[in-house]
Amino acid sequence: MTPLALTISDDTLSDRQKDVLNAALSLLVEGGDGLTMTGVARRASCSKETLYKWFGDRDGLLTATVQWQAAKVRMVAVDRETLDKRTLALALEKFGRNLLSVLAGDVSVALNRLAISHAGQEKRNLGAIVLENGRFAMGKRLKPVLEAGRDAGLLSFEESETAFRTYYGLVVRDVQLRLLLGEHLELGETEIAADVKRAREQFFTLYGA
Amino acid sequence: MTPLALTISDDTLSDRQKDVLNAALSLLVEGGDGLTMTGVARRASCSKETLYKWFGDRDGLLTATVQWQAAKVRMVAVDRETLDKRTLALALEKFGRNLLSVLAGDVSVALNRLAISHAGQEKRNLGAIVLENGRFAMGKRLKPVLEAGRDAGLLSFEESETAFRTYYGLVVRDVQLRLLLGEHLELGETEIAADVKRAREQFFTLYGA
DNA sequence: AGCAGACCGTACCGTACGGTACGGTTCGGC
DNA sequence: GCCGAACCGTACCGTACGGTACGGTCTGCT
Repeated sequence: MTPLALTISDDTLSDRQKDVLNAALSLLVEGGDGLTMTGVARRASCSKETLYKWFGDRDGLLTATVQWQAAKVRMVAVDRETLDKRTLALALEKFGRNLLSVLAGDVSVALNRLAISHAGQEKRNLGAIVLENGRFAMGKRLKPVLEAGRDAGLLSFEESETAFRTYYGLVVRDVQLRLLLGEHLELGETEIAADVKRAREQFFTLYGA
Repeated sequence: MTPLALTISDDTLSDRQKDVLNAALSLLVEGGDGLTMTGVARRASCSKETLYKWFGDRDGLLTATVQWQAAKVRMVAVDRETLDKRTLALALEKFGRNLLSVLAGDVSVALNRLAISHAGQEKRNLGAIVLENGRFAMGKRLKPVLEAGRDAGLLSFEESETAFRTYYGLVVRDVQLRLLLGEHLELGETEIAADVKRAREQFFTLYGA
């Protein structure tokens, strides 16, 4: 078994390997330290030798873990049929609530912390992976909805990228940074729903046709 | 010399100590690793023993460095005399440009990366310091301006906190996260000015009276 | 039964780094 | 000139952790 392919998808991995990556993920969430090769081996009840055979080195394991988690988050498509203002608003709010609840989750915070730490050590790959599967994936997911809204005469903007970034800013604001910096921010269902509703209304004020 | 007081202000430190902290800061900016006690001692041409006498331990040095940098960023007051729509717009844009250029600077990125890394290791203090002197200081700085704008009948909002967070979101959007994750984002004077102008216009659309 | 490969567990190595100890030098006070 | 405090430079210690080696076990194949 060579040290694993360049990209990791669900079926690139054996069940045992998924166990290992889930172990690494759980250790990561429990606190940035603790994620040592010995720790992962113990948690997954496997030998360090196997770890190195499968993942090459520590960075390989980390990369695989991040990709593995990214692969878990599958997008929910939004059908652009029968788009009126109300369904567009619902789609935007659903997207926003999902975005905020993911961002506020333990796993997202831990993963972003790890990737950010590595970005400060000329190991740019983890950050790129997180960006690609986080922020950029979100853009690819929402922009078709925005463009559908424009085609239906409900929204007005030049570039969907700019419109998306505005919506992103209105929804996320300073929340992610504060969470990453360790602030214990209470974000229940109701707060999230209220914040997203406000953001959506503001977005309509700015970009409504 | 006891291991330094709890809070660090400009005159708590001797010039030699400031040299040491600047050395630590430069090492930090040059790459998250490299910031070792030996490295700081060598860069500052001092002995490790002195480092430990002054700052207690590595965390003490890091904390002092972060506080020292925070103390450097002094706020520019905005006079709320003769406030009309144009001067308010100018004040908001000046604030926004400053915010974005600081956030995009090497020092801010490095400091936030450090604090975020530590937040993932139950060392919450660095994150708290960065939050206090970054995000929260910005709020304390801008909210009086917003309230002055409301008093002058130019703006309309319930809570200045919410209004501030909206402006923050409109200005920063995903920029800080992308920088922290290692994306090489070109942010020149002109892009910043244009982004902030757009954000300010959007803010007036949302909160203009 | 015998063999090969995958894997577990553990012991081990090398190194990097936090922290300490100590001799040597500079400098201010007397 | 003498003393002590502060400090530099370097050597040193302990430990944690990445990475390797190796013996033992299980499984599947012939």
